[in-house]
Amino acid sequence: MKHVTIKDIAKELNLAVSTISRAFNDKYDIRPETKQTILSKAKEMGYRPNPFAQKLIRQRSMNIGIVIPEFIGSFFPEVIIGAQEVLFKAGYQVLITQSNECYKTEIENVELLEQNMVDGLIISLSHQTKNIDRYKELVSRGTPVVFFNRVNDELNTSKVLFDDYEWAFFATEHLIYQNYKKIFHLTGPANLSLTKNRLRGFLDAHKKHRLKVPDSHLIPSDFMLEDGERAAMKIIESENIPDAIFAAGDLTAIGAMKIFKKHGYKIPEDVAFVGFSEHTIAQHIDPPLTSVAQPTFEIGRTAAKLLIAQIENTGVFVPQTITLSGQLNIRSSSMKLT
Amino acid sequence: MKHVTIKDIAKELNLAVSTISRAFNDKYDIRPETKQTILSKAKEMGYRPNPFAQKLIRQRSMNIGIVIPEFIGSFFPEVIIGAQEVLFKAGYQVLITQSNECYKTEIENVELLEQNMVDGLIISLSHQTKNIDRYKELVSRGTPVVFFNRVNDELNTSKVLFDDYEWAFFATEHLIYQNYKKIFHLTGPANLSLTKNRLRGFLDAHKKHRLKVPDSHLIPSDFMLEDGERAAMKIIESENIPDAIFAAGDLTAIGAMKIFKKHGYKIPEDVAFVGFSEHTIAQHIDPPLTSVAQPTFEIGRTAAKLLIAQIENTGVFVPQTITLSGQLNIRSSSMKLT
DNA sequence: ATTTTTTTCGGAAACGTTTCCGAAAATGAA
DNA sequence: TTCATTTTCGGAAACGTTTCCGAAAAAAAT
Repeated sequence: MKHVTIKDIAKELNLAVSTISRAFNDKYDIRPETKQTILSKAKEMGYRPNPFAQKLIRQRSMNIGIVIPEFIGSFFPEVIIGAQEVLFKAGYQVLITQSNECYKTEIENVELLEQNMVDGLIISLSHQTKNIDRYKELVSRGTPVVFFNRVNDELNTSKVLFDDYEWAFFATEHLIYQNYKKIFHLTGPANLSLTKNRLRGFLDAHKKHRLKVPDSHLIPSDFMLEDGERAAMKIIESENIPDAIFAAGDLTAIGAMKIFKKHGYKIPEDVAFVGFSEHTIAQHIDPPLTSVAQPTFEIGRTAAKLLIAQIENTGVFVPQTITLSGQLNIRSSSMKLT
Repeated sequence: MKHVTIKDIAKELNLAVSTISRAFNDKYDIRPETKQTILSKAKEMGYRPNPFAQKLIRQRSMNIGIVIPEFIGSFFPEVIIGAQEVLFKAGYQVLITQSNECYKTEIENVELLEQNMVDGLIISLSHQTKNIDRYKELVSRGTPVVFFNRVNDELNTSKVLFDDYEWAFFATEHLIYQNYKKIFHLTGPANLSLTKNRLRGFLDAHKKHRLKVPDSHLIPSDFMLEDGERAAMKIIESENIPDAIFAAGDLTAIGAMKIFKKHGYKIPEDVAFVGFSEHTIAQHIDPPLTSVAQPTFEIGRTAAKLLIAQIENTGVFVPQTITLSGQLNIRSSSMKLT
């Protein structure tokens, strides 16, 4: 399929290709009348610049890569929507990759994006990612990178975080104020900073209220629905039943709720639940799940802004960490009926 | 950031750039020893070809665009995963765009992808899309396109469909066999073929069983949860209460269920529900929703194969429509308790 | 009228890669 | 040994666009 080139326009108008180029690129050294003639003819001929020729000569791809761990729920898609909003406005194209919660795929995605000579990357780690050597190398090479949410503290880059600690603290307090006496925490994957922060918030809320947390109240889990199911089974089999559960993720909570219900427990009468990260389905399950909501779109927008700032920085770049806040959406799953 | 080019390798090895290029491209006219030397040196120097120079000279982008209506649920992400599997294997890059269920955004996405000189497009229409002139123009220009699921019959392209008719028929029969007497249908958006097919399946199942469907049993709706909520409110306010509801989408069903429950109706005792398109949350709500499951990953794979076939076709291309089948996942929401 | 300055254009080179074709060297056949 | 064939390499041109710089014409200043 033959595309119209600026050579075709030049020939049609008996002008040099450099004149055509000047018309398109708002140069000072072209007569307004000539420019208008060129723009009209180009439109008439259906001209569209060849992006590859432009990227080649400009030495800049204007591509941004996004690497997310999965995109089946709404969290990551919403972050992407926020990021794209900012990036499109700044003239970037966005190459989206997802890692199926798999480290190997994640590294392949990064490699693919580098092959596309992306100007920068926005990344959230899969829960499998423990080895960050590849990222260290990337950063030391000067590639602009912003991590969000699932980050690793050893990477000296800009980061967009959510105040996991604070909101885990508030969520736990909410349960304590509801007079729940035996609150369990289903944790996230141990390698992520956010798991530690959510756990710390949980523990510190107890400490503030002079409550003790026995080790048996901390159940290692993960973010998927099946992980919540498994944790719930473990609890039920232990016969050490809590009156409330704070889960590190909404899907974890939903999975656990399902199992408790299946075993005859009533929610929240027998076991109350609070989740984290406000999955779209939280309000639609029965009973609706209390959940900490993260500002997904804002996370995306912020990450994009930090990345652009890094790409366009001409001096010494200083990584920045921005921590966003959220809200606790209190619903039936955690309301003590007195 | 300075990238290594083949000129750098040529200089290092005292060879011509055409020799370096021949080494990388498996040409017959290079001595194996020379080739090995070049490949080793390239690796040692961290050489990576410039994709834009390649795309420019090859006159081929190896980019495929995907346009989906939204990506907050799991349906479209799963289709994408299936498509990417096939496309990556064939050496293509995939540019994903989503339209926020908005026609204007959809057209902007198509435009953006054309600017990127995509070799072809995989598209599912937003529910707002009524005017298909832009697509007709695209097709008449010879751009390879495959539509899936949400299609318009006037577009003479390859399509990947799901047998909406058949499965709407079976889903409705399932309700009839459960001895539901007053079955309502919450329809999808009128402009889509699939809405008509699902409706036809619904009607024909009644016809087979010599049951009449009064017009009042057909409630216009759409695919979003809020649409289901609205339809449910309308039904409740009409005081013409069905004993079963077949909804054109899972989210529609879930939204409607929520409202009926809120108004004191029991599911499925008072009103049973069947959804369509197997959203990930279907099995996790209470009660779990009976739903027609589509083979999402397979839809993506099939669409990708059809597109590649069209792109690589050297003769007269004949559009193909492939219709995939599914299954009915029967769960508690539709089981009559006798 | 002459000189200086400004405007506007064209041509050449660049970007990194691929391909084509000719040339030289090596190998095989007469 | 000479002639024919094969192998392997290098140089030039191409892809479509952008930028730089010089030249010519027009406008302004002297």
